[in-house]
Amino acid sequence: MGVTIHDVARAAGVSVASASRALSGRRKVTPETAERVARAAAELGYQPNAVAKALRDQTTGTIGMVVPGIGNPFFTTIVEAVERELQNSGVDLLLCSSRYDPQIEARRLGTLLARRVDGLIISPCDIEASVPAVLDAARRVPLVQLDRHIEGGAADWVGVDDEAGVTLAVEHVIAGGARSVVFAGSRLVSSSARLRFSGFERAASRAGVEVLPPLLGEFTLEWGVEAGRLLLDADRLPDAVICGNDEIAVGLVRSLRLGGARIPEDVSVVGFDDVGHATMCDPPLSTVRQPVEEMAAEAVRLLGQVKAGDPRPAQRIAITPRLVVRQTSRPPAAGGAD
Amino acid sequence: MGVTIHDVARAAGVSVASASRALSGRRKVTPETAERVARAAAELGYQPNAVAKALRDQTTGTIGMVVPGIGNPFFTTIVEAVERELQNSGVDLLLCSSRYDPQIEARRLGTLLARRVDGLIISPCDIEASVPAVLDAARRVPLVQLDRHIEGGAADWVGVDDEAGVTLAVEHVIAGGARSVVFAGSRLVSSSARLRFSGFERAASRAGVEVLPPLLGEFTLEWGVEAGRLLLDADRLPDAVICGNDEIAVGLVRSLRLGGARIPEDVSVVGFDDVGHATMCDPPLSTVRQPVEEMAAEAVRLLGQVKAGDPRPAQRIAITPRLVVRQTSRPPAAGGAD
DNA sequence: ATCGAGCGGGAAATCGATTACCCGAGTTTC
DNA sequence: GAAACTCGGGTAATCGATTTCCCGCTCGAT
Repeated sequence: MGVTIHDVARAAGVSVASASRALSGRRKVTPETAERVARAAAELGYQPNAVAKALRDQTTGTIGMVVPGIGNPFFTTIVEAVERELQNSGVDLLLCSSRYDPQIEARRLGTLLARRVDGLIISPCDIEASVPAVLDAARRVPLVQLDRHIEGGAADWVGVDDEAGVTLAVEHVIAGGARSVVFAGSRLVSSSARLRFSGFERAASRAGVEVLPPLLGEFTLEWGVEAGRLLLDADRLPDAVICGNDEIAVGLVRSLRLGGARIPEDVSVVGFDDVGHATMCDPPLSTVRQPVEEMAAEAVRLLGQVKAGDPRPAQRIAITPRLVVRQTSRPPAAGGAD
Repeated sequence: MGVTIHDVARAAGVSVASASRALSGRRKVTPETAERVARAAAELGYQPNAVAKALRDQTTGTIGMVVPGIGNPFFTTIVEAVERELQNSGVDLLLCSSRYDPQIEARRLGTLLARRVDGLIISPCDIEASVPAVLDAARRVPLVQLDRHIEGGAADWVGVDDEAGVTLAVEHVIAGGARSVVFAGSRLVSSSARLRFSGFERAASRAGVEVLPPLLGEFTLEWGVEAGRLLLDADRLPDAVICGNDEIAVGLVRSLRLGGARIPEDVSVVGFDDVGHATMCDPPLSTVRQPVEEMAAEAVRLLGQVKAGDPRPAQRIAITPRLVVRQTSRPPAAGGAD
């Protein structure tokens, strides 16, 4: 089923070396041979075997990407951004999902390494459990972490400054008059979850407002709905809820409204990410925007510089996010400082 | 950077043949050699080179999957289902997005073929423009179309019976009392778009109800919102809207309600797919459920049977969907036939 | 004692593309 | 006119794992 370069060479009446040279153009051949080889290749429908080329060249022209889940719009957005970034470089992306499971993640990394990818971009699902597999992979090929990262700072990373982002959100709701705040996020299993939560705690305590016990579940719409119910069940509602991502925020807004709360009059809600349906939410969601394109571009750029097992200290590139104020949060109080 | 089987063999003091046999277990070796090879492999951190293995074996242990877009929850759901279906079979999935562009799709197919995937699962983005690339690929490797398909019926396919599904939806809203209906779907560029629309027209005209001009745009939430606005701008609202997928339906429900229409009292809305946020919609969406797990399983099974360039007539497996009635459609009129 | 079977191991071919190396013919240079 | 050089082309090595083919040894049967 495979037309090889030998077939092409035979059909053109030249050696495989000439055929290869004619097709790749990496050494001159006479116009005549070029012509005959080209014709033979076209007639036979020759398509070079990338596997053989990869073995010989010791490079596959692929990079692997591992994300926790492709059901989450944030990750699909970032995957698409990386794909766009790569599309004219001749490199193909091999995309894998770890389904939020460090074991599956390790297996995926293993098969990507076995397939000799030239580099890896990974958003490790677990800040602790992902450590060995990620460090091991980083020892073998250039590796850049994107968005999430493992603890310890031993591998290069590109992402958003989570703490700065959450701080923007907290200061914004406080400027809008909030006196009691709560954080609705995910269990502290990923770096994003941890940093957004710790950023929240720090900013809120610095501002001196009342901090209610956090609601930590999953980065999903369902958990947002659940969290909203939990808030409604309590004695009183907080003035503001800072959410770990937009999906939680959308679910939360929905269930709070269903419970009779007015958004933003009774409760301000701020999300994180600004991808997917934040603008289509009702009302449109105030949120912290992740500069996804920029992050993807930076990750690809950095990947080009990283060498496997490089003893040089790892780089950590934290891009500062921007707050996008829409209609789920009260604007700064009139006459306020800003 | 690569430990090869030669290194392992040398460290164990045996030939590469013995090392290979010890590691694969495909021929007996003495317990002693087995032990020494295993130890040497472990100590050196040997990981077989899948590229070399693929070249030698003439099989890569991968299958390629090409979908129009990973931003659409229906496709991510079906990708996840295929992944689950494959996870214990030892084959890896190489996932690509065509971004709804037949040119990108053809390029992706080309590189997957160059990488010598053992099979292909594809949801062709365009019913016409995708034809040459899909047929060409089907000539080289086993190929199964999943969900969408090209015209002409020349390549195997597994999917849902779109016409039957839409018919269920139309009959349901009519049983609920609808006398005027409209279809809000996507432009007729894919098989799904065409069949759902034609199924709608047939079912509606057979039932003898009034059929308003269709609204054809994209399979997106945004288009659903826009379609809702268009309906509101007209003289009067239809009794029911059948949507091409759930995203359109969710957007449509939202904008109709924003315009003051009550769902389902004033307008019944039915979606298609039943993935993603249909249950989380407000109110929960009535929709036609695609049996995604079953489709994925069937596709993988069929792929195992298909041979490249098989002259045998292509199979078309259409699974009949089920209507899931939730709260965006009026229930059958009391005293009705059912 | 001999023949054959069975067993474990090694050398080398194989997969397909690329390229280092070599060769012969033609051209330039002193 | 001979040495040096250029140019196009061919042969064979290379990448790493697997497997075919062959060899030598042992054991059992006759």
